[in-house]
Amino acid sequence: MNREIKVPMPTLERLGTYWKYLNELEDNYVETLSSANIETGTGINAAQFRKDLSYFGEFGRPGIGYNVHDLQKRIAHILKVDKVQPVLLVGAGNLGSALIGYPGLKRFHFHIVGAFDIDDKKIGSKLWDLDVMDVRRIKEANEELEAKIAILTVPPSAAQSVTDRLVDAGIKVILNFAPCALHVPESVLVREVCFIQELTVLSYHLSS
Amino acid sequence: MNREIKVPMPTLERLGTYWKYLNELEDNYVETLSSANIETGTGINAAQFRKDLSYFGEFGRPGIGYNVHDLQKRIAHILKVDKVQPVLLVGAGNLGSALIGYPGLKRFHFHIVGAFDIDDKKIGSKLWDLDVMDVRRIKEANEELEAKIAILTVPPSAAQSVTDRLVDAGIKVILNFAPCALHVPESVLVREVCFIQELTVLSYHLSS
DNA sequence: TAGATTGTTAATCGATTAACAATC
DNA sequence: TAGATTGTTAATCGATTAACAATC
Repeated sequence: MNREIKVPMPTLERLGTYWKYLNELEDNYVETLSSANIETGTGINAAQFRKDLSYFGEFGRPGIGYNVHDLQKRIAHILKVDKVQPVLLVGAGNLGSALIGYPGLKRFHFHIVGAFDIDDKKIGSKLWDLDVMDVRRIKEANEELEAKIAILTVPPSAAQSVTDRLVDAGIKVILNFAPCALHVPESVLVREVCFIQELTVLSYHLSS
Repeated sequence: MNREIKVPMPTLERLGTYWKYLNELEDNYVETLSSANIETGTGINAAQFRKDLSYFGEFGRPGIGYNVHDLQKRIAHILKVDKVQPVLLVGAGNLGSALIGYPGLKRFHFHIVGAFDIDDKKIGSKLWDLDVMDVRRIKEANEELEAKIAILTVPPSAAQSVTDRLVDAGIKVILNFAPCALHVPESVLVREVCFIQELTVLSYHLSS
């Protein structure tokens, strides 16, 4: 393991793919796999897989391969998903509601522990098993919840002011579904999810 | 313009960013911009922007810059979003419902014109202004709707069989929200949206 | 004309893949 | 031992950025 060299972003993204695939194999009682199996199962080049792992140490045995369970656990540890990760969700609209109900999140250790909105009509209501709280109380609430991850599903007009609150409440990384750029301190990381952009790339590839 | 050379995927993704930004500028009555303005507004390097455009021809005037409206129109044309793009949505659950209600889609010319589900309880019901139809009738329905783009928001267990139907119905590109790989003919393009993967990348960056 | 900014070439940078000695 | 497969180095490939002649 070499903590000096920073890990390329594509490697981190593939790590998630490997991890999901390993979980699947574990569910099917597969015990061992080789980098060639990874290539067949995920489409990612075998050498790429070995190179990706090499940023973090040694994981396999020459001539044998990798133990599925051990590898899954070690990748989970690298990605910090070996324990439950508490997540705040801001914006209790349709998309926010859909995300809270999305079963994949819990399965992969992301637990939404607090839901927030600015709309008085929504504050106090239930969203699945969560009480929707007032955005103005994010900081207060997060003193107890101690989440470092937030998901943002508010309209763009509200996004920046909510972001400022999240940063103030100790949130370190944000998954942003609002179609707008967010200003955050250097220490905070934002990833954008943009449906429009995905659709335009697809649309480009239409032949006519 | 050189149609021989294939356009890099990162260029296509950035084209979407430029387009959204140009729409915003147009809304604010900005008439002209330079590649340096693009860098300030989107964070994308000015040389990168010019290089990206160069795959498709000449767009600006040396010493002057680009006309916002013209550039917006020409990029829209390249991305095939200069006219309304009809889109099918399969999976009338929470996420599907949220996407239909998402105002950004219509604003950027993606109109969801048909919603489908396999659940008898949902078929025939209204989702916003759309009637939920039977997945078994996708082909029939699309003879009229003539969509080439589909959004998939079904559980992973149903994803492949629905995909086969979509391909059969003439769909050419699919935005897949189901957490599983889809098998499609070479001529069909799929893009995956995976929340889990986004969250694991973020989670990795948490310091402790 | 002088200043600004393009489109494009060349240089740099980084990521992917192939090859292979080491090892089980 | 012979066969399989790793971890890592070196080669390849492709994308980003800098530089600049052309042009308004």
